[in-house]
This record gives sequence, C-alpha cells and structure tokens, in this order.
Amino acid sequence: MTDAPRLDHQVCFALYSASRAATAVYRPVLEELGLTYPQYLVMLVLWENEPRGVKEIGEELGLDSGTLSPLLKRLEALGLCERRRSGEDERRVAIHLTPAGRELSGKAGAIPQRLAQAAGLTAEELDQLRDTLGRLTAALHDAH
Amino acid sequence: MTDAPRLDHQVCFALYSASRAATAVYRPVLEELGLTYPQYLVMLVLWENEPRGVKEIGEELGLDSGTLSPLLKRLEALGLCERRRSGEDERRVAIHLTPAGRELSGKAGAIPQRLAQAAGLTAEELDQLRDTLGRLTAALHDAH
DNA sequence: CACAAGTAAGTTGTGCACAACTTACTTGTG
DNA sequence: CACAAGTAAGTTGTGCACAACTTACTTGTG
Repeated sequence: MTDAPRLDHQVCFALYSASRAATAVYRPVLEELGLTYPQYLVMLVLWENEPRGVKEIGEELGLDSGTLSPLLKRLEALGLCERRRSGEDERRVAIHLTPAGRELSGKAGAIPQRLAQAAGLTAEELDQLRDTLGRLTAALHDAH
Repeated sequence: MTDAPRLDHQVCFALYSASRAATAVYRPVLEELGLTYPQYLVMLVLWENEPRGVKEIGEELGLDSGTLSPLLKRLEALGLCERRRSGEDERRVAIHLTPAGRELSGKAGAIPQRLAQAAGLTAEELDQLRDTLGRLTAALHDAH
C-alpha cells in the first residue's frame, strides 16, 4: 500500500538476488577446487585457525550443526579434513585439516578477484557496501 | 595474499549473511501466511499481474523451471493458484491466482515494515543500498 | 510440407538452510 | 554424589537453488 513496505521488500529481494549472483560468479572458480561456496567458507575459517569445533565454525558463519554436520562429512570424504572426538570433552568434535586441505589454500589463493572485476563498482563502493551490509546483518540479528 | 581477494570474499560473505538475516526477519511474518520467502516472491509477481507463464515469473525473479515447477505445485496445493496449459501454445502453462490467492494480498499488505524497522539503517541508507545492490547484481549477471 | 532447431515446462539428483528433535556427554545445584 | 539443567554434535524432514537432462510442443528453413 504505502511505499515503505515496498522499499522494504525491494531491499530484501535485492539482497537475495545479489547474493545468488555473487555466488554464481564464484561457482566456476570453486568448481575447479571441487568446493561449493559454503564449503569454501568453512575452509577459509579452518585455514585461518585449526583445529576448530563445529560450534566455533558455526558461530563464524552463522550456520548450525544441521547444516555443518553433513557439510563437514563431505569435506572429510573429499580428504580435506578429519573429524576427531575430543578426549577432554567427548561432546566436542575437533575439525583438523589434512595436508591436502592445507594445500588447497594455495590453489584458493589463486582465485582471481572475480567479484571485484565483475562488480562494476569501485573499490570504495565495495568497501562501503561491505560496511553497510555488516551493520545491516548485525542489526537484523539483534532484532531476532 | 593481497588485500583485494580478501575484500572480494568479504563482500560475497557479507551478501550471503545479510540475505539470510533478512529472510530470517521475514520468516515469522510469512509463516502466518503459510508462505516461504521464495513463495512470497512468486505471489508478489502474480499480485502485480496475472496470469503469467512460468518463464515470465522466472525472468522476474531469476529462477528457472527447476526451482519454480515444484514451488508452483506447492502454491497450487495450498489453493493459492492454478496451473493451466495454454490452448494457444501447449508448451506454456499459465499460472492463475485463485480467489484465495488474490485475497492473501490483503493479509500480506499488513506485513509490517519489519526489515526497515529492524535494519538499523536510515531510509536513505536503505535506498542507497538497494541501488548499489541493483547495480552489483546487474554487473554480475553481465559478467556471466 | 518435412524436419532440424528452438522453446516451455517438468524431472532427477546434489547440496545447502533451517526447524525440530535426539543422543551422548558435562556441569552446576542441593 | 545424585540428578536436573545445560551443551555439542548429529539426525530427520521440508523446501529451495541449480546443473543436466527429458518431454512435448512450435517455428523457421530448404
């Protein structure tokens, strides 16, 4: 009716479209690594610091064990990581990278700046976009 | 290695996170209508103008028949639309709203400006965000 | 007009997201 | 120390996304 809900859902749709378009740009590059985008995100987290618990990874990416458990099993099946029950706390499963998993970091480093190239936005605009999105996401999380 | 790919994937991740956070804000409201977010998008397209072919809907939303065919069957099962083979061109399936489908528009109009409320951004910032995202999505699509 | 090329919708299969739940363990309290 | 409450990971089930393919129809060309 009024314009506000319209803008509202336009922003939501714009996010939904942009997100899918961005991962679509990454897809062919990641396919060469044999990874999906969410798998790549998990590997980024592990390359930064490992071993990590499932919960820790989930907190970094905003994903729960319902998504991560099967995803991590797939990464393990690919030979990129290992899931080891913690001795200290048997509820925890520590995710360790295998040598192959660590090696993949090099290949992934060669991922071209596809999005930046394809974005049609200046570095400043990208920077500002990331900032605005970060604040938006935080506010939306606070709102429950 | 350099900073550019980092910014690159930060923007991609920011989009992915913001998109999921935004649909999460819509989810409880849409649940009252019995719709998922993609189903709501299809209904928005149909409320604007109907009947429409599956392909037309797909072009508006950037979705293919692999996603839409089962989704439309679910909307039909909910009694919100009907799928009718076109007489003129038997390849086409025209999606018509049922009275219940048309009625839902009223209820959906009452969807509060949840995102705007929750966004923690000014109307101008939201406006600019939508703009930047629109240009980004278009450029990413051009880039294939 | 025959038939290749094109097109619209649907199907199959994989991998997320996410809600709701279960299992197995640990921690805090009386 | 017993045991309720809490916690970490996993499971089950639904609904997208998307690639690759199929089916049924239409259109354009010689």
